[in-house]
Amino acid sequence: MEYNFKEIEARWRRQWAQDGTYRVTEDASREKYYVLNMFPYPSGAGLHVGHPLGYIASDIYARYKRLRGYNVLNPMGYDAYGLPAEQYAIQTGQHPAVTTAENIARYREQLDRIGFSFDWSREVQTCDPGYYHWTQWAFRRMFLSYYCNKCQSAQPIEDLVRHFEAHGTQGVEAACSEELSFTAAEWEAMDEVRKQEVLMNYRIAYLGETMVNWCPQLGTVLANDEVVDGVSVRGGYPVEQKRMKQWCLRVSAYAQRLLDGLDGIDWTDSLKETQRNWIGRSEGTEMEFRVAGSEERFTIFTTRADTIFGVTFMVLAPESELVARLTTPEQRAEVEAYLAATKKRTERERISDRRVTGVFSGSYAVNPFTDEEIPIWISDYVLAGYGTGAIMAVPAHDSRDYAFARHFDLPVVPLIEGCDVSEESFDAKEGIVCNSQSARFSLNGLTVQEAIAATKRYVTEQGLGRVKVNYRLRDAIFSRQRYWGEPFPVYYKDGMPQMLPEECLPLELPDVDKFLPTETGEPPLGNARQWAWDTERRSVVDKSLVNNETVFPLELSTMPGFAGSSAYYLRYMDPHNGEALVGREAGGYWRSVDLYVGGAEHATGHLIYARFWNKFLYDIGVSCEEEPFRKLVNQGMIQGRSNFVYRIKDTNTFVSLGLKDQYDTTPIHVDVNIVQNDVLDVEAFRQWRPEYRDAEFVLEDGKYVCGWAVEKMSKSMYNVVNPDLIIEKYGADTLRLYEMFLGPINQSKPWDSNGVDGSFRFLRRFWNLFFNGDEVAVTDEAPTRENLKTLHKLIKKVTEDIEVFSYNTSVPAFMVAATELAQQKCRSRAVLEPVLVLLSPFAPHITEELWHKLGHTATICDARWPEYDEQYLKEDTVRMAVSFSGKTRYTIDVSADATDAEVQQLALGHEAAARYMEGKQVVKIIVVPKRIVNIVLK
RNA sequence: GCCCCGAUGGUGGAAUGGUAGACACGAAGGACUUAAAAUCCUUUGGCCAGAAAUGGCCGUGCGGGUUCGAGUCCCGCUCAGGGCACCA
Repeated sequence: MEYNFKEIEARWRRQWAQDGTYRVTEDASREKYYVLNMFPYPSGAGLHVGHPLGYIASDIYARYKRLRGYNVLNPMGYDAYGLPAEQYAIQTGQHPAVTTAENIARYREQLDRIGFSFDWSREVQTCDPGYYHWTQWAFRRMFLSYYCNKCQSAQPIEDLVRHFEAHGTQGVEAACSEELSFTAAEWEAMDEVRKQEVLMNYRIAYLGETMVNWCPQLGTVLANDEVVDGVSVRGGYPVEQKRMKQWCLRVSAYAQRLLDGLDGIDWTDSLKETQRNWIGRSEGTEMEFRVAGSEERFTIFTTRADTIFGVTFMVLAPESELVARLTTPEQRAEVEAYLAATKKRTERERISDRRVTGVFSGSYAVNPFTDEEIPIWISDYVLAGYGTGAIMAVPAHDSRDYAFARHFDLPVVPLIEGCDVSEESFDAKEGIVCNSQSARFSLNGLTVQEAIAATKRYVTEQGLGRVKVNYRLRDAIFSRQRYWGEPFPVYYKDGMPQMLPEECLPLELPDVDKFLPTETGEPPLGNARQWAWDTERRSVVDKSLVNNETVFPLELSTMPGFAGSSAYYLRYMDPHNGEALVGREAGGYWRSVDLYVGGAEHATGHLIYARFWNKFLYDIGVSCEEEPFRKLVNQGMIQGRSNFVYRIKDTNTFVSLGLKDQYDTTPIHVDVNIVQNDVLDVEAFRQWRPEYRDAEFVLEDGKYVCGWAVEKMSKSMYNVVNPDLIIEKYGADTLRLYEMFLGPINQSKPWDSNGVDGSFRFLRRFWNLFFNGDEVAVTDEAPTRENLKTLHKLIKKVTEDIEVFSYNTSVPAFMVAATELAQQKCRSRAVLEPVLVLLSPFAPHITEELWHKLGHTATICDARWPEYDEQYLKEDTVRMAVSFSGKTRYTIDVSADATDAEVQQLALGHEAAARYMEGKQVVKIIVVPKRIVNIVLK
């Protein structure tokens, strides 16, 4: 019988949808398993073959777990807010909601064709008010919370207010933007606006004036992870530093917990490492320096407190407020000129052009260990946002300080015995300290590590400073001056932001006709004339107000892309709940994601924000687990495999790959869809573009052979492969199998359509195992031992592979087994049925069809995963090496069930042979584990 | 500069410390066919010997080491990929 994949796949697609086969509900009697894919942003281009890779891998795992008896949650949805839809709207005037809906419909169609076991009844879209209700809700709660460093958790802001009322800042240990100090009486004396300003310093979601990445072309600010090499990730537009008032999330408060949490989760080392780098914990010392001849003092941060005796100058960041305080009148003009010059340089210029620049402030600091006076400089190599914005410079042991010292001819004092600093600094934290002695304190003779510890102790004891941990992780900037995103649930009263009451949520995104930011720099939401501020909502707010006529302005920015993707995994657990983000029961059952599959490019974006967001929700009792994603698998990128034709210069003649070196040619990208096995379809090429209509070809062996290269899959390189075409030609099961077969799931690898036939041929061979002509030829006859051996080998291999996601080696195992069973002419139901179940996660349509042909009425997804039996897996013999005098001399085959004693007996029998070969006497025979006979001669 | 990961045929890639190269692609040869496509079969790491069956030697980026035995473990290089980067 013919393997008619089109008919089979269409039938089962319909049937599964009709029966709701993949719907799941909470079921306390069964163990849960939560499989999640990073949900896609539905772009206009549709899916290419790279997108489903991770989905197929997770679908296989989900189906496997289900066959193992787990209650599996495997949802899907769309990350629907974002810049591309909006950029498209600006260009074409099409409303982003319209294009997004169109794109989603197309994605859904493509996804449906691949045969995923998604429970679509739980679909979420981040742009749906029913969904972003809870994004706004979480933001609101962050605004109403502060982070308590003592209990390491988010707490209600009212608790902090009560503390201020009773004790002022005395005893407050809260994460904040800047350290404040006031008494209870001072707090009471503040007016309402001032109090709000103070609280803003502590809120987890706060309005802060900070240096931001401003992208003029996109008309919005961007988060650090959205900027690479000084340009925007989306679009590649230049980004500059600008001081702006923006909504921020106090992610930095969670830095230590984000770091600690990594130890308990099953992610790849490289991804954890990336997050550790991004969090950038560094343990060091804060030291206070006096300014000579003045009352001024300032604090620096260093990880090399041991180098205090080598400090030859101090440096302040240009943006530091210390600059104004420490600049002497004589130096004022020069310093101001320098500040003006640095301000003009963009981030990008600073990165690409690392000139040493700086200016002397005129002041001197006093070294607290030696009382020596050292000049204070200002330079842009010191960052305002890290540490205290001021450093002590030790040119002998820091390459940046070294470069600065050499440029401005400042002294270099080496502190490590035997180090040479004539050409470069000695940065390594190793060696024996020297030159480090004053009347009060000495580090000479210690190792660097000992010296760091000793200095820390001394600094703390003498009150010169304190041990301090710094993090590189910055607070996330949370406003975007764009239209297509979640509105903030915020209105302004007396210039201070207020949260809308909970019952006013969701605050819906209004319709506007212009998506561009307005000329005055106002966000596009300014274009919405009577935005959502309906009477019903206003009346809730107004109750507490004297004047009911007041119309409060609403926040006009929208939230960034990561807002909607930060808690979607929780919403899937209970997507239709109108009362809560996730209900107690559903949340308590599904708890957290057991397996998360997605790209590693989200390491410093989504995966940090989602962990932060979840930890906050955990603190306020919404999420049941502190870490949202227990295990994470990164699927590698699928790269494109581009094809080239070679045009002879200044002609319309194209020469085949093998002959191109005889001519002067230019390689030109050619659409991979008109090339098969690197052979060009010349007619299709002539049709492809008008300028090639009259193309001539120089062939080899009657064929035009194209060159190839692995590149990013992109439209401009004509190497995009659409899964629809593969499905059309071979079916979804072949696509699934081939994508898994392509290589290890976590590795980047090029897509190569050439091999798809191989997977298709396997499925057809597999199909034929079940038929004799048009008759189903499966019998109840007892399987032979050989059949069972093939079966159990397969069960073991596939089970183990699935557990570690080595699907690429499972596929060959199926191919080998199918070949063996065909050779054995196996027709036994007892063998073929388990094989069907094993294959069903990989190729759900064909196996479902055969399962029903074998007389089952229930779906194959409800079958049971077979267990293997060791007795069929034993090899008959084991090869043993007989070695003596340090060399393996020969091997013997021993029955596999021989005991170690029997093996030893056998080994004794080799004594004579050994003696003969060596002409010496055997003194010892050792049987080592692994069944190696080791005869030692003397 | 720092951190992480990797290097195996013409290609993608297999190998709990135990017969390296599974499986697939590609290639070559053959069968079927008027022909083509499709399908099926055989060969396919290199070198050497042999008429053949077959046998021998060399082979997992480079150099050492551990081990009876190393693609796998350890040390040192080389190269490629990814992350972070004036973070004091």
